[in-house]
Amino acid sequence: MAVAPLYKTQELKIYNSISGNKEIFTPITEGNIGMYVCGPTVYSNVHLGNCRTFISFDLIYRYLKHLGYKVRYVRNITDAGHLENDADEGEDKVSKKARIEQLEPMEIVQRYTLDFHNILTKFNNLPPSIEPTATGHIIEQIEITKTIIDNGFAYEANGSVYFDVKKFNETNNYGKLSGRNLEDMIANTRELTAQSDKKNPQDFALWKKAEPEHIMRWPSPWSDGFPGWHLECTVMSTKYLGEQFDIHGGGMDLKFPHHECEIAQGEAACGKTPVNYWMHANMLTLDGKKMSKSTGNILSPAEIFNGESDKLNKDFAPTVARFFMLQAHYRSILDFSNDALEASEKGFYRLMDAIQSLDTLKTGKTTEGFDTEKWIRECYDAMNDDFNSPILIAKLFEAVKFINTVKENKAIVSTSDYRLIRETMHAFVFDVLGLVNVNEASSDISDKLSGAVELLINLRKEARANKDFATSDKIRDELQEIGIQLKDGREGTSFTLN
RNA sequence: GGUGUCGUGGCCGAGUGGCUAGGCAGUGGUCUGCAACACCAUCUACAGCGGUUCGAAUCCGCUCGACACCUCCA
Repeated sequence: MAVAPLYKTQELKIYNSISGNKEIFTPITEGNIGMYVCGPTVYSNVHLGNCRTFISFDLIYRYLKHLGYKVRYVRNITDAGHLENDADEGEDKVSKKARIEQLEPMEIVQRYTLDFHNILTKFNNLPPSIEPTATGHIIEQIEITKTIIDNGFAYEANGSVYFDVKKFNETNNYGKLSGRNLEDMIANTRELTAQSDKKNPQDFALWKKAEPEHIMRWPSPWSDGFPGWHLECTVMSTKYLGEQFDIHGGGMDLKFPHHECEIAQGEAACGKTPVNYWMHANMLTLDGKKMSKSTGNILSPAEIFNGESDKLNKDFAPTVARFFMLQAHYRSILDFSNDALEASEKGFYRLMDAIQSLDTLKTGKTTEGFDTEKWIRECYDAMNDDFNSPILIAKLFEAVKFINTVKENKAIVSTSDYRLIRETMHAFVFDVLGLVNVNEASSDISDKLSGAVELLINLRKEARANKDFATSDKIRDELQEIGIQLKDGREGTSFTLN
């Protein structure tokens, strides 16, 4: 926060999915931001693709906070209402899993919510300000359904309530986010499956009557049933952020129909459009295809961390996987592969080594070979341009190069520039990108390990002084084997953990 | 079929009408007892074909290819 205002040379621009342009960001209330991101449906373990979306929005959340905004970040847990498909015979996902595993639905919800939190914590995601659940907001969902009916945009049929898309489209624009037009959609839809209660196939459920075997059910004026999937996000976002709020995010695949329906519901209920800036994070692919639960084209975070997958040659630290993802822009498709991850890992350690070098860097009277102010400005310019983390990282590597050059006594940095560089590097690497220095496990064990390695370094130094290179190489090579890399420099030998 | 996105060097991945992206890998050097690390130098590009322009990888058109959404998925 100390650095930001000085170098906030240009305004923050955000790509708004609804306009298709980068727009200068202006919050509704100066200094404050309300941000809602669609969370997971907790019926199975999170996969890496899920994680990418949440890491993308974690970056955004972190940067907005870094700029000094007070951000209220709401991300829901979908624990009811998410159907297998939109047809009338669709089964609730949580409910289905509960039936298959013979557990209470809430046991399923609890298990996978814990897994979700656990994995995101490993990726060093900050928790949202509020994490509401669909089942915790049934009453609000019933209330908003009543309002939408009263406003004439929904109808009851056989105990279920549907949103009347055609009616809505007479006064509003259904399709403005996804760039569709209702007439085309109607023209391109196949015949309704036999006994549907909907007036039009595009209509979506606000409330569904529960079949007798359906275990997740709540009373309502229309039937014992459960809320429609799209409704929970409308309810929870507007409840905690207001009828209009700044940013709504989610995965690209939620754009239609989910977010389109949210706009319709918000406008139908409140008479105004709910969101100013729509942001969509792109997909993570595996072998060029979208990672997806339904097709089984999946790599789990656990597999990354333990390396137990035929897609991987080795295991990777969560922060390395995070760094890999941040090297691509959040709106670009990113293809996952072992080779790409290995390349990122090496770069990541180079970055971390330079940050460690920074702690012991010697400073001089002037700075030569580096324009500190320009560099800082460019870092902010990168992030202000729709959160361009790949460019930011490229800039950080420019500083890495300079730091290493100074370390080799081939360049000079002034004390004041040194402080600025160090502060900026730490701010961006740890606060904004949310990376973790795995070299720097600050525990007792680490202190003891340092002591032991220092001892070996001294023994090796003696051996080298005596030209006993067999011993010195043995020490170096065997430490290397267990992941401790010795580095001979001008000022003596140091080590890093790999 | 409809809608949209994309195709960048060995790999990953930014950018964009004229100026080095960056990382990884390769090659040549400096450093080193030898290495590793680091630094310096250096090599492979913008799918194809047309058009606009003084100039396009960047704009326009066509072709080919890939992907996404239109059914649940972040």
